[in-house]
Amino acid sequence: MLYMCTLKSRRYGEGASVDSPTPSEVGHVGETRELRKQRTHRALLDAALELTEEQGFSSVSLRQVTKAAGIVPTAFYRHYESMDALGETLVTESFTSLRAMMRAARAETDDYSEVVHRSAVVMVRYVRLHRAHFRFIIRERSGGVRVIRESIQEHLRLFVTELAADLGGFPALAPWLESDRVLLAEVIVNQMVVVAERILDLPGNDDAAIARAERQLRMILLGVGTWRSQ
Amino acid sequence: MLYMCTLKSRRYGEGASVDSPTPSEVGHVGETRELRKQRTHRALLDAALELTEEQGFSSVSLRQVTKAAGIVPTAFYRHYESMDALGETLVTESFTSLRAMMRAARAETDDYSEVVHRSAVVMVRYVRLHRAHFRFIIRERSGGVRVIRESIQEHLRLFVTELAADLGGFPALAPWLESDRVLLAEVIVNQMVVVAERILDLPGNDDAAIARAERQLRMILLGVGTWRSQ
DNA sequence: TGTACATCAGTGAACGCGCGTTCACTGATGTAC
DNA sequence: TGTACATCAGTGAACGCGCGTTCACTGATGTAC
Repeated sequence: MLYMCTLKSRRYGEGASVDSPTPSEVGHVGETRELRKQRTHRALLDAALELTEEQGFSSVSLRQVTKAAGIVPTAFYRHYESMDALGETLVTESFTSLRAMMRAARAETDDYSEVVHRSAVVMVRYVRLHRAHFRFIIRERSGGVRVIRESIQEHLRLFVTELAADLGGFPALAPWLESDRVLLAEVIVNQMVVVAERILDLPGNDDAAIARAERQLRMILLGVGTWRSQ
Repeated sequence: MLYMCTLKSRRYGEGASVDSPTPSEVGHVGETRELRKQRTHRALLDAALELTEEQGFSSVSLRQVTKAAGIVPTAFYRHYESMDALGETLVTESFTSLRAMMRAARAETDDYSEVVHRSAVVMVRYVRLHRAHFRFIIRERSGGVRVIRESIQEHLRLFVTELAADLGGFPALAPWLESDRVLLAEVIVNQMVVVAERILDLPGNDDAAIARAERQLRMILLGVGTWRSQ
């Protein structure tokens, strides 16, 4: 069996297998069926994320993904009904990363001073940690096929609502109209997305990225003290 | 000859020819060769823009474009070397629309008061006027294939630089560091892109779009008076 | 514990299809005389 | 002005290729007895 696997890996496992071994490349004698399935599942998602680096998800083919994941094209259907279904999973998964970031940022913002600096630091850290997820959201938010695009936009809208609620906790923003907090949250989220994109484009150089993100967020927020919801 | 053209239009001219007739559909006896070529050229660009509505430019095929433009696939090469070359033209053309918008906005901003309102009005007008161009920039700015993506990002950077120079003309911003004006210009351009996207997504309802765009821009700019470049 | 059968992730051949690109061509427009 | 030739936008057949999807299969893992 091991012999077969080695043979297989020559033909199908050449793609995305530099960092992490693909399913067929690992000796997994005695491993449960469930575990192996989960690993292939993971390999498919990772392969799709990696292939989305170069161009949009909609022009990544099922065959490319399975090749990079180390399985035969037809085995794809053991895991997903279609590439659209896989894309939907990537959206969900990517927003899990984004929410984790938001939770981390929130955990540090009891103290109002320095909140901007800390948020920027958290952001840079999380974008680096989940590069592929953030890149996927950034890319497909406007560029993708309709179903994925709309799914991301809806997740982002939800995210804006949550942030708006959070903003209500700050003294300066508490007296605002709820609708104005939502508008501000939109500006912030939108700015975050662009900052995330810049972080991905310029690898390394965290300090510069943090400084810029911070300064721009500060510019946006400076007006907050002056704003009066009419 | 007219007979031949009619035949042709049955087979190739079914695609994007609802609004504007495609080359082969028009009786153009006695028309100059140059004029006819220009029209096909235009038809190719329009077809590509229209097809980019549904999904990314990178998954629009040469054959789809030529079919929608009303010519045979192989005739494509009389106009462009490749789809990449056509994409490059679309970038240039789209930014011509964007610059026209900026010029129009600038022409109206001698008076500092109301500058925000007027900018918002101009923006909504131009986005509606050049729907396809703005949609192309929005879609491909992060979602497209590398060469187009980078081309758009570069155009946007240039655009930011110009806006930053413009901002220097406002009394409140004149004493700022140049680098801070660039940061602010980035925030504004980025916000503009998102507003443009929203305008495209919600057809009609101009007043609501203008009001939102205006209010958000006002939030961003309120801080301007307080900011001191250190 | 050992055996017989069920499950099911992954295989590989095969399919029809749309793709980009080549090539020799057609025939209306353009030009030189 | 009329004729003969050049140009060149558009044609259509043909190609090899990668695509998504079907199907019957294999053989290790899981389970019932």
